[in-house]
Amino acid sequence: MLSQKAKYALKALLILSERPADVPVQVVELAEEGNLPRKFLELIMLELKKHGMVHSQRGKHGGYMLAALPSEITFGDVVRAMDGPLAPIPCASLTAYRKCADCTNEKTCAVRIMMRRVRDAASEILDNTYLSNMSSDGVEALSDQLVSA
Amino acid sequence: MLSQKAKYALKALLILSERPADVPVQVVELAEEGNLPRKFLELIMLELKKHGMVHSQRGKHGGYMLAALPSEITFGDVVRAMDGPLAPIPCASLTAYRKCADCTNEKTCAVRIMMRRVRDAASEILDNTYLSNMSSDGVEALSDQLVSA
DNA sequence: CAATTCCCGATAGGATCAATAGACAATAAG
DNA sequence: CTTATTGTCTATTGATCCTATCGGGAATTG
Repeated sequence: MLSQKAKYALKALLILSERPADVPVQVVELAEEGNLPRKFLELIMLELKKHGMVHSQRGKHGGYMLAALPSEITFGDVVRAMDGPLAPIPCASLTAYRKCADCTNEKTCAVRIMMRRVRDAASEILDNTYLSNMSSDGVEALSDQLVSA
Repeated sequence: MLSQKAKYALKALLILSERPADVPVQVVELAEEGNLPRKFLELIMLELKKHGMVHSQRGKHGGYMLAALPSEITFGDVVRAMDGPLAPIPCASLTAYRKCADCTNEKTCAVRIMMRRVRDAASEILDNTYLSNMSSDGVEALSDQLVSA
């Protein structure tokens, strides 16, 4: 499941992607344009900042700016930052592997093998799509995307 | 995330897949062989029965049996029965679509488009792999599987 | 009838999630 | 320098779900 947090984060970052890179956008503005709960979004932006994905400026005319180009930030980056590993089960995760308590022979565990495949498929999609691929300009070129994917 | 429930269900069903189809297997036996919590597994087997995936027999020498051939039950069936839709977000689900409260224009929502792709990829994997593909016999033929997948 | 085994309801602790409130800190503008 | 603005941070809340267990009831076999 994708959390609300991750969904809101993605929406906010996509909004930022369509703005000039050097003009800070306030949380209130992000919340209104994205139809997102303001206070909750504050937390989220803060967390994105801690992950180095956005910069912030305080005081009047302050706000948030992307810390990298929209063509450098993937959906996978954002989802992992907010929700943790893509793998449906820890024993199938690359970035946060953890053994199942109940597992006896991991090498042949069908569940793990299958969930690893699911993880790989999700990664293939999310780690190869950048914010720039999906901003309103980008979405127009979507039919091309779908063919190549 | 795959719940413990779904994981246990899959493990139990895989055990049943390797037994003669007409001999009931008791919950205790499934729990021991699979290293699963017995009481919890009782609930799970019951739920699997309600979903028509297993039959049960009461009384002495009772237990559970698969309601279909291992070559007829997919991982997707089991995961959906236990955890609900595969889609990471309801608005991207085929089987249990629900609109996001905050969404304004669904057609162009990047989050939805991406999550739909993830859903499709997971479905492609889980709905095309059967219990029989992953029972201990099946796992030997795995390298073939991987090539074709 | 007695033993066995599934069936079922209740429940409990814990974790996580979604969201808000309210005070504090930095910055810009006048 | 003062004031308004806006990000920063901590705490807290309610809700929901997850995992798991307990204990007894109902069916079936021998």
